[in-house]
Amino acid sequence: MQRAAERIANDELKRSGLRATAPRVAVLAALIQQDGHSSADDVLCLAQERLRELNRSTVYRTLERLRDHRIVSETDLGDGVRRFEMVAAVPHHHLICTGCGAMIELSDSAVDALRREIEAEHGFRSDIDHLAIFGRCPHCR
Amino acid sequence: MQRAAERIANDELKRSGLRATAPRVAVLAALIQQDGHSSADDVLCLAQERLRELNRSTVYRTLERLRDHRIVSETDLGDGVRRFEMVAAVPHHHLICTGCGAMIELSDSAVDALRREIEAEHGFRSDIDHLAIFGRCPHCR
DNA sequence: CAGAATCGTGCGAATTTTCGCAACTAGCCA
DNA sequence: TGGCTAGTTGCGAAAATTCGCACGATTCTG
Repeated sequence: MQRAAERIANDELKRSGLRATAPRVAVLAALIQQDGHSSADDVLCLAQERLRELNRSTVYRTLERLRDHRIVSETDLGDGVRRFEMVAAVPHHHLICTGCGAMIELSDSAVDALRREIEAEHGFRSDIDHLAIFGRCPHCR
Repeated sequence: MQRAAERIANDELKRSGLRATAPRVAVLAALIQQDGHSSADDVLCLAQERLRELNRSTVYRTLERLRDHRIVSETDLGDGVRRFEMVAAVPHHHLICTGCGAMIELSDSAVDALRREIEAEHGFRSDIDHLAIFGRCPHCR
């Protein structure tokens, strides 16, 4: 399993034209294994099982790089910690209620209209992979 | 001028049903005076000119509270620091190019369609005051 | 292949942000 | 008035994130 994650990580890195260094493979493989909303610390801990001397700064730098290459998405879910995860095959977003904390999943189709309008109007290609939208759910209003 | 900012801050707080304590007035008045994208530290420094003993934690807590009440908006512009500003009468958003760093202003109308669709589909009222959307400008693609 | 330039990393320090706690305040109600 | 309650704050510490630096590895160039 771990080997598989490593191989996928390796391929993914090369496909994006990034060097597949040991730290990067470890970080990305960890992200693949956890496949949820992982904190930087989650990633560090799991990745360190592969690579003991892996440094925290490197994890942050790698996550940033992976985000720039749209391999992972970064989202602030409102607790004091940023979350990272693989960009899903089918992108999705979250509506987060500031009243009760409920998280509602939002399909990408609504967001895609925005994406297209921005492209049409400004020629700007937006990387909206994983939006967290705060507000009030019907129950809390 | 400063007095005016304080009076506005005071009114704004009361209008939102918040206690108009000295720290809050100082923070909000600072935000009003600076009226741009202010970092927490900018706010702290300016607000401390009114209130010497103002604490950093209080600034963060107050900004969070003001954000929850939609008096200010919080935006991550991609440098390592979060920015705060008064919610504009006419909300606006930014397209930020990850290639060259260019910031293009995006009117709220495009975003409003999304807001409305979310409301229609999920009954969820979104607080999208000041979005920062990353991507590639036409020039950098 | 040598040398130069670039990239990636670990390390430690600095900065930014959050948290827990104890003291203080304001409003409320009897 | 007097005390109950919830809200607010300063303080210091902890946690999360960024940064600068020096070293080693990789790529580039001629």
